[in-house]
Amino acid sequence: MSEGVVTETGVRARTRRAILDAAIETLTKQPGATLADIAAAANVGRTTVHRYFAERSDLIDGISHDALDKISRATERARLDDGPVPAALARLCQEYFEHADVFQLLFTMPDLMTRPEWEEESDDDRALLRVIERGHTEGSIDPAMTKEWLLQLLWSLLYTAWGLVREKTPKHEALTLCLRSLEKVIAVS
Amino acid sequence: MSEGVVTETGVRARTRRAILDAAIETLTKQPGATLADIAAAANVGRTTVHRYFAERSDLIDGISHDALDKISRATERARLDDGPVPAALARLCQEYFEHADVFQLLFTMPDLMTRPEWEEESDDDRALLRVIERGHTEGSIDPAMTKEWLLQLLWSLLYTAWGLVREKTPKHEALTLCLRSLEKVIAVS
DNA sequence: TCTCAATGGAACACGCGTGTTCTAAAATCG
DNA sequence: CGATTTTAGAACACGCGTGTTCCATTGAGA
Repeated sequence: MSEGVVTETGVRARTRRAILDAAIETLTKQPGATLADIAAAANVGRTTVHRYFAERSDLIDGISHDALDKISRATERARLDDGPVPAALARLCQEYFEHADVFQLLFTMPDLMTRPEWEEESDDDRALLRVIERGHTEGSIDPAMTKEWLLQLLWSLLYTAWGLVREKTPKHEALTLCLRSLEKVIAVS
Repeated sequence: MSEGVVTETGVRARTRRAILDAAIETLTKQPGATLADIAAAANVGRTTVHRYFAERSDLIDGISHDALDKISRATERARLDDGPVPAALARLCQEYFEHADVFQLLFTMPDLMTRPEWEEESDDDRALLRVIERGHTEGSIDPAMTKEWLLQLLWSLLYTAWGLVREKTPKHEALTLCLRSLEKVIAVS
């Protein structure tokens, strides 16, 4: 017993992840999904879900933090401050593109992003804004494209790409279209 | 009495519109809004709502057809088959941009577009695909940008623009960014 | 003004998701 | 194998949105 509440390794950790993953997948398809639906998708009893997440809101909390965590790590991997700006943004797109599950959910449950932990101006946002500003000063990004616009646009392009994937377009093709479009938008005329 | 069920002019028509408008606005902000919420937003009793739309699904039906109707008329006004392709697409964006309410709702309630009346390949979709194909053959649209991609992208750009407006960006500025981005994406390299 | 359609509000039953408790079975670990 | 943890499932109460009915009131049109 007791290796502390911190690590939670072993069975409990795996069950928790299974519930979390099932919740993300299920809620993405159907935002109003029932706890019973989620439990079924996780191959787990409904009572077990309550054992890990007392209330529904606790489950949403868990999902929110999980998403935030995945995004943070993806952002770090992109190494936004290294090399040419266009290439850095392309790397970010590719990293984010691999986390379709999380991002799709954020689009179908916008309430997630209004939570305290999503306090505007997260580290990720700041890193992204920083690289855009760098592009502006370096002249590698069209000054007409404001940073607020590009911030939103990047997400929208990803969303669009995933939309195509859902309609049976090959992933690599969708990603290419996404990257090519971003490239053309930021290009200085 | 009785001028037929067709016209429904006068009081009933106005009440129906008020409920419909309130439903669109309320559901956009909160997809899980209650009929009581909608009734309140329409300054109408909850029983009155049931008087015009027997079940909740009937109300959704009404919203769906209303949205479809607005989009159709906006598409027609854009006169996609007239003049240069880039200009035609710009006109379409401007027309659509004016119907933020309807489009925002379509993004927060994607189920709407999976209904029978939204049977893929609507007249609007066909008109839009046609003008894109014309752009491809005329050489005014980058052939690397497939029609499926541009179809989705156009909506995404509008969604992004409205997102900026919600964050206090002036409407004309958001629309400009949207149009400029579309222009750059379709431009042949 | 008179008549009738239109409305609002209260009251009710119903279905359903939620959160809780309890018990027996299963899986894990020493 | 034995002890402990973890689980599934049933049962229950509760809150809430929904759909319905009834009745009194308001408003519009002839």
